[in-house]
Amino acid sequence: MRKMEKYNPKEIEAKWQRKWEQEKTYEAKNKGKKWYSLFEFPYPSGAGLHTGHIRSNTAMDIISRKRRMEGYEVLYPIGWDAFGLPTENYAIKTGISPQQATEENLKTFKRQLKSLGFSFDWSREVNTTDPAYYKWTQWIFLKFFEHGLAYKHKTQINWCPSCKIGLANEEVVAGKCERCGAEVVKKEKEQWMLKITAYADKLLAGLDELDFLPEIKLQQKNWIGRSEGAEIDFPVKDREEKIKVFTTRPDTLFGATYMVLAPEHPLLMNHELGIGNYDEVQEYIKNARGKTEIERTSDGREKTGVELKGVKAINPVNLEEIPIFIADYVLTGYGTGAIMAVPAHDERDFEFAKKFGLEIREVISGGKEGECFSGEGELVSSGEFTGMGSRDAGEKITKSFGQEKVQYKLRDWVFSRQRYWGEPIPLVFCERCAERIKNQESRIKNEGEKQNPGWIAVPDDELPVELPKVENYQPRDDGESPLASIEEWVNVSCPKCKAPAKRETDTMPNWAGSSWYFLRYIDPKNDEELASKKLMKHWLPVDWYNGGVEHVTLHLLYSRFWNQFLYDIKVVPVSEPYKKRTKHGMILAEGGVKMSKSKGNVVNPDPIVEEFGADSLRLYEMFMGPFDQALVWDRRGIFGTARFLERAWRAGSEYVKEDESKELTGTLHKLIKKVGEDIEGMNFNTAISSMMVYMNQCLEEKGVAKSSWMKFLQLLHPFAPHIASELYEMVGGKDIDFQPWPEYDKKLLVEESFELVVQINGKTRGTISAERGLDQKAAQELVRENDIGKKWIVGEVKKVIFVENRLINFIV
RNA sequence: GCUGAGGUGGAGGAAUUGGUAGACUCGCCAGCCUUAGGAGCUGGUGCCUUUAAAAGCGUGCGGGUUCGAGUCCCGCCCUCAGCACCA
Repeated sequence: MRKMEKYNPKEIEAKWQRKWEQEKTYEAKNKGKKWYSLFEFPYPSGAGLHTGHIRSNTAMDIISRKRRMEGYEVLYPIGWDAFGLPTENYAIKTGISPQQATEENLKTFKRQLKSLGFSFDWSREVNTTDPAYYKWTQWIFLKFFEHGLAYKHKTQINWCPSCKIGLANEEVVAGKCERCGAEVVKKEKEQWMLKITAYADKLLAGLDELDFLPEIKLQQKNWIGRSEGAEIDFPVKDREEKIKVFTTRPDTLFGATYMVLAPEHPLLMNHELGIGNYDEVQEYIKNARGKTEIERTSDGREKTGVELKGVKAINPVNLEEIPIFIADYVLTGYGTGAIMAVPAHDERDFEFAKKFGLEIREVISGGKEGECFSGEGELVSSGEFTGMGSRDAGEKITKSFGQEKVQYKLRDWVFSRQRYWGEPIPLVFCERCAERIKNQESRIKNEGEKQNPGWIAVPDDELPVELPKVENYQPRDDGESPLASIEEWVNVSCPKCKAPAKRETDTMPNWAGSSWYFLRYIDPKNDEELASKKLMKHWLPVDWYNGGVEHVTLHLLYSRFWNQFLYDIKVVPVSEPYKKRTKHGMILAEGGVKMSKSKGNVVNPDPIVEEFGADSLRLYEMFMGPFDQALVWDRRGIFGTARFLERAWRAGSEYVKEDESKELTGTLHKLIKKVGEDIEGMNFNTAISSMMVYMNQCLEEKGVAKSSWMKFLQLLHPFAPHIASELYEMVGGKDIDFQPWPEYDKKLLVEESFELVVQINGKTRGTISAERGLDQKAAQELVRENDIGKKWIVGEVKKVIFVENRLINFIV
């Protein structure tokens, strides 16, 4: 054994990282018993890596390293989700190209990640902004198009009239442009949409068999928001028009005493309708446009609305005339953009009706006087349906006055961005083909070309449509992407008929590249397919995917959607991409606020690695608290894990002997069980605290047997791989990365004695040391002989509660 | 507002799932050591009364079930995350 000097993380971490790189220790071979670990690949921002990034990486590194020790061939890849707004905004500000900025950011991220000793397979690195990658993002989009799942649709975007740019919701702060402070307006824009709603049921059903955390499943389920109900037409009095509503409670139709339209409802554009207070209505519509959906639906504020004067609707069930309102708490995006209001049985309608003095008519019994009752019950004052139950009546009323309808909260995905830094949408618009397609619709095979006349797919062999270099990243005055100004790029000849045509100048959202990256890791250099079928069959599905809570709805749903679609068109072999999904909590800056470059509170791991080493940092990241919870960064916390490793170093240098105490062996076997189970349950914090307990005991006893010590190092290795490798080598071990994961001996887990808790009337009065397996009679005697019993058992014992190997409770 | 998660010492948190609340770590206090450092070692540290022994109180608030509740039930309050063009 070598006589050791002080623990020097800098030296040993460099040594092992060099070795792993040279020996390609973690490159995944495409054979054997596979395991695929995945975490959400980072966006390489200009601020560099922060301590929050490392959490997910470390957790999945621990799992990946454990799996290798369990004999799996592990794929643990890394890549970059590099398209996005911040880089583009940086380009607009500085003139530095997004390509160049990304390259520089990547360099920093790579150096930082490498310094932490993650067992990534660096040979499979992917980058969403690499044309060789986004060629396939474009290819997948064209498949959606070809199958009729991409369509043009008019939507509203946030528009800053001063910057002349479309804004993301995030860039709109309190209705104003984040950068210049100007009032943001809504602007109509034709955009590409992806029909994710066509997959709503599949996305819902797919969840059943997946091992996702229950709250993640629930979030996805609620986001999809399937509800069954009815569509019912309300005629407008003395006119042809009808107002269609969706309701989940057709049983309350008799209680509908007014209607409410969303401010965007198409009926309101009809000048012939005879709205008496047209100007007032228009004013209200204008105001509503300035508000976000969250503002509009917040219950905190007073309900607002305007009655349409001179227009009435007819309740089809009793032919009563009822007033029509517009109010911004009704949204266009959900249902039909109009509701029948049943104030007696809907909270929000109730509030609105009280404010406007509208009739509140009870039609379901069970409510209290003067309150709204939204439960189900027996119908009252409902004509022939009176006396029926809600369910039964709902079905019958639907049959007579409407039709059944399934409604989702989920909306189609707006897929266009008027920005430069994204994948170009690989379509061209050809006037001549537009005419041609309208005339011979039946003969067009490509559904996208049929549904969107004039839009022609760029042929596969011309992919990728590369982002051209531009001089100026400033958007144009008309709101189009800077790409629209590059005439030689925009003007092409139609791939179908060779007539002059124009490229689509919108780009894809950042979500596009991240919706399928896990497929590309499998076969990152393939030029013929997005990945080889054989390799996908080998590696899919991803066995364990961890990511942030904030991605549990959008990204996770989008990528499941893409994968399900690719499965349906027989490109990928499994319908669900992720077998298991967990989440990590965010790390907050000191003071409990989000880390952000603008606040200047981003904690950079570099100086921490420099001073304490990667192993101490990794341990602290995992030790801080429960993995799925948001935690506040505390720089002093690192002292604790650094001291722990120093103690381990001392134990390894001084106390490794031939023998050890029976107690220490027992602690080790409990530790093996605990660490193994805690890793699987992502309870990394308690795994580490148990290792600390073990280490404290080793130091107290000043002696640990070599065989035990080596097992301990194997347990430590996934968490702190550098020091574990070094200490393992110090005692003559080799290849700790691939040693079998230690097993525990059940017999060594149970101790011979335990502390019997003595309670009197449920209050703990003391403990008595006793042998395991002690029965109630013996325990009772033991207590009576003991001082505790003598002191506290006074009077008659009415009852004794006994829990084996734990406690005895006397009721006196 | 809707959806999801949470609330335990000075701080981060632990608690075999209904059985000794506060493991482990930070911090703090006292002592030792020292070539004075944010190193190491020993002991202490929930609150309150107390020299001590001992007792009482204690897991956001109010109620309930139970021999026994941080854990289960009912009602309330507060914090964080997401809300569809941030990633």
